[in-house]
Amino acid sequence: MERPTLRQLEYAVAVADHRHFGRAAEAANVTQPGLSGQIGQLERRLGVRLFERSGRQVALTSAGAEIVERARRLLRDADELVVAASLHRGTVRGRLRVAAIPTMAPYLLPALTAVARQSWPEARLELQELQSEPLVAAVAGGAVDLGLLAVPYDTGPLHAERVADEPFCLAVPDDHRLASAGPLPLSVLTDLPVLLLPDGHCLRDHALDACEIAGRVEHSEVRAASLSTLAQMVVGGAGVTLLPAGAVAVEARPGSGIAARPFEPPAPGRGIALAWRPTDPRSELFAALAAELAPRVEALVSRVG
Amino acid sequence: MERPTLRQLEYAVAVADHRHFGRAAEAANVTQPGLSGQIGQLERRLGVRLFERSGRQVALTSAGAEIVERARRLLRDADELVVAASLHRGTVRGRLRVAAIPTMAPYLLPALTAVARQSWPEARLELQELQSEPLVAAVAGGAVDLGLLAVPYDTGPLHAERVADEPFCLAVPDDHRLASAGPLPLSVLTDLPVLLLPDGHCLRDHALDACEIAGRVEHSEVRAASLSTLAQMVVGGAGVTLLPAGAVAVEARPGSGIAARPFEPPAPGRGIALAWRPTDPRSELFAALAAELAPRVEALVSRVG
DNA sequence: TCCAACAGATAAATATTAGCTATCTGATAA
DNA sequence: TTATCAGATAGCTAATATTTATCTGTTGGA
Repeated sequence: MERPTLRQLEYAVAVADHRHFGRAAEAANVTQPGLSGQIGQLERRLGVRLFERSGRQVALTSAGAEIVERARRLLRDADELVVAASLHRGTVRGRLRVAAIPTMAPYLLPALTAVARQSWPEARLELQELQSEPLVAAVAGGAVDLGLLAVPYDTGPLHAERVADEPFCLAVPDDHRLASAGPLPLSVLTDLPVLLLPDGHCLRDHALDACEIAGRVEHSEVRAASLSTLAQMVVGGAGVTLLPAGAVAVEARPGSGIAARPFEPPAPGRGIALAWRPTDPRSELFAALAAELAPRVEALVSRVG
Repeated sequence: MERPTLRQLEYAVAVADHRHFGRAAEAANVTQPGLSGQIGQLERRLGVRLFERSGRQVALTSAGAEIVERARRLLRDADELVVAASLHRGTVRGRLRVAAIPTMAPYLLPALTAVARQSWPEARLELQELQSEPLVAAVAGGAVDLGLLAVPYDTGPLHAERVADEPFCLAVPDDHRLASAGPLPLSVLTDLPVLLLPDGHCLRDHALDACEIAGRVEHSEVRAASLSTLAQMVVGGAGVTLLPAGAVAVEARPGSGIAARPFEPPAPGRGIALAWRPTDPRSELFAALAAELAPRVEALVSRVG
């Protein structure tokens, strides 16, 4: 036996309410024949006459009374289901402004956008690169919704959700004596010319931390605007540098002229975090995004060595 | 916001059960793309992802868990509705409003309720007494489903099924000269004081017909509200009256002080009929009830003399 | 690392079903 | 009677579900 459709039950309830097919149809936004047809089919499916049509009057049969009552409950429950779903719904729709620091954007944003697009197909992502300080300011100020940045970093009032740990690798030219060495002790930095990004990049600070731990205070600063440029300088023999693991797959890809070697534990590194305003009503959804993002980023940054 | 269809919910439940679109589709008797499409549309309508498809595994999201649970209930209730309807098929269930005219109610309703209870154990009978005119109006207007009344009577648009013929008897005091006479000619009425029910009772009209045939035009009207009261007045010597055969067993029972004598053929009388709206979908069931009722009523009204 | 298989998504075509317009029938009231 | 109202029916169109064929992405094993 076929089940009736919710549409048919809806029409039956409308007829019961109006005791009039025409007005019921109007209320249900269909034409009278359309409604009559569905009612007829419903009665045929159930094998019971629900309404007694006697010329000018429409009356419920006793079967109709029971069925309509059940139909009301069914429709009410169906509507409740829709509401329940809407409460689960990450209603991230329309513009979603995302910023990432330059040393992450090219390598990690694709993963973020992939996850966001899947979770929130109705969202329209707008991406940009910002260094940590302006990024935090932009998110805090409401110019950007989501920030992807490196921690530790003072995010002020923002909530920062750590997504993954990203170790640094030593990037050396292909033909360097360390190019095929095993995991390196941090102390190798002591007598290597370490190239750094200019001021403003947090990666510079994190790298400096590592160098200082290694007992080194001198370094070469380059006006390289990006990791990519920095990598080119390493290829050119200007020195070595520290590459975050996420960048390795791209910058030290086969044929790039770069070899990336991991450090021995405890390896230097940074945390990858997603940051947003804690007052943003979509906080829970963003947290869910971070959770969904974690394994994919983890996969990206652990595929090293 | 559109409501999901029961079909879609059914598919969602199948996927939740099988954790596998292909097998769920097979179980639901559709192809996998058909099911996938409906699930996709459901998720789009609800704005929530119900299942997490990750390569080889299908998992419920937390929204999915709640929605599927609600869907199960909805489907169960829908099936219950279908069963409820099927129980109404071929039987009468729920409220069944029955009315009988006052001169039949006490004597014939017991037989009717007995038959109805046996044929339709799920029916909840509601009984009332109405004189012919309001009874016909009530049935026609849908306030009452079945009417028990005397014919000939204009039942308007109603269908009236004759159940039995009920002769009238002459009710006299125990000690009356006719108390033990054989079948009487109608002409005995000519010089007897005939007591009648007040206006509105059809029995009054039928009795008057008989009297007129007997050539009598005078009569005494009493403000007796019922046959029972009328019988008491006969006992008290106020006159005689015509009792329908069905009432005899009760009103002229041994020790009542009343003797009921049959008339010679052609005896005066009335027809007993069951009436209902021809548009009532239970018409055939009502007709079956009438057929079943006939022999039992026949037995009641022929046990005279 | 490549391949085979598996699983779900997508595309295009088809079948089904709902809905619309126009019209009919049957009942009621003037 | 006739006019009017109410629901049913017929024929057509539009929307939607379903199917077959194919694609894409994942995963486990040689």
